[in-house]
Amino acid sequence: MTAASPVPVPVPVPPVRVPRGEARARLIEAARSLVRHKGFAATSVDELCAAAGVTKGAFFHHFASKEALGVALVEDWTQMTGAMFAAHPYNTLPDPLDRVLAYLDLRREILGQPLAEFSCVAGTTVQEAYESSPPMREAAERSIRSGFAHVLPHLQEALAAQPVPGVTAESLAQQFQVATQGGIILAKALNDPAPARAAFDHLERYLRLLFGRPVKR
Amino acid sequence: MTAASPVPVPVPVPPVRVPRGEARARLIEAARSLVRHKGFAATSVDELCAAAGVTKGAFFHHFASKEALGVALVEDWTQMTGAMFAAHPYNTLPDPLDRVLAYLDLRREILGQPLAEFSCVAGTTVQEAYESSPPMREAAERSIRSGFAHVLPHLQEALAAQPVPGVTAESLAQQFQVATQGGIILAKALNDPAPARAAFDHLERYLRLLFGRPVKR
DNA sequence: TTGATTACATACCAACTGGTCGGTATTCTT
DNA sequence: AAGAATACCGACCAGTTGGTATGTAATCAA
Repeated sequence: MTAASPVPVPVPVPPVRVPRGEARARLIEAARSLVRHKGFAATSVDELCAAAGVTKGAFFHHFASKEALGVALVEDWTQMTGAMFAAHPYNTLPDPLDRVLAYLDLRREILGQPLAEFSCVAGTTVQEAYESSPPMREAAERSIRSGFAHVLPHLQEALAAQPVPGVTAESLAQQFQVATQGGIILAKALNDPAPARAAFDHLERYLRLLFGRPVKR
Repeated sequence: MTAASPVPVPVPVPPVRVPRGEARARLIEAARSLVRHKGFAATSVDELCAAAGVTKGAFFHHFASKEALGVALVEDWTQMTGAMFAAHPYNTLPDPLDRVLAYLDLRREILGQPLAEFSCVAGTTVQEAYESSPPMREAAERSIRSGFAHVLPHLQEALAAQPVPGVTAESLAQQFQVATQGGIILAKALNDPAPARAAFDHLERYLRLLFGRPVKR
């Protein structure tokens, strides 16, 4: 595929010369884009360097190996997404279930972007590396778990106020990631974000049924 | 990773000499295993040939390129899974919703196998190839769509007998694939099949709520 | 100011990559 | 029986792979 690949991946062109101190960040940025477009294994170190506007010397100065870059990429992803969701106003709504539903609105909004842009770095890399690279798998695990946290406290609060027999906040939070990751795969396969959106719609309906909220439509 | 990969992938050892006429099938078989363990891009043609007990000459006699093998692999996967589900007794239950629930039981059973064994070939490859290889993406689309068919007729029948406002059989069938694919990713990331099982549990509860069936627990 | 440390750049390398090509043994067709 | 087609082998190749070794300019601590 590397040789035959007919579809070039568009990467933001870096400046002619990257300022000192920015190489590491630019490499991770380039990796984020390339990995989302073509996966980890299919992305070469040379490609990464070219996209980041940096030489190989810089790469291996900052990362002991390609695998180490992968770990750093996923860790950066965890922090990035964590900061994004933490900063969002949905967290400030008074009712916990409203917060969860607003979170779903936000997720659906994100699906308005191009496919690669809402693709999940952790989900993509873990498919390739769950067995072949324990360090990357562990980084992906931390990332996915941090994703639980975006809804877990709200679900706990909602369930504390209104328990649902047989349903835990933890497994419900997991289900948000299931819908996210599964939706992305369907969107990629069908080349259409609609199934990803529908996944969140069904999850919302499920929550409304569980908590006795009126179901839309 | 190719060089540094510390975890060798176990592949069933082929006989010393593969009988004439079996090369193609053995290559696809080897690809199924290797791709599930390490992904498509990370699996080399040499590796494929070694695992299949076949030379490169045989490989490129049967497949024009590595990409062509990928397409054939996904197509074989579609047929294989299609035959497996079609042959299963869950299809013969009188009530359509019972058939759907029995399908979920079957899916949960499959999760008793090792991680790589319940990993989905279409879901894995489409993550890597959705942009870089249109032919593979299209093969994956056919595979995923054929997955819809395992529950779609039953859902249509169930909804015909008992309509649920705002819910179509098509989008509900999609949700089965969302749960499957999302569950697999969570299982890989957390290195535990439990979240995949939980995904089907939640889907079952959702269905029971939609159709007014008693919810377990 | 100076010496050490950091942050790169450049050239290079052995191993591997997907793929080609000429050949041979088996099977099919007539 | 003979010719054609199929299935496969094995050596070879140019390009790419992740990674290294060496050098140098900027920054920092003293």
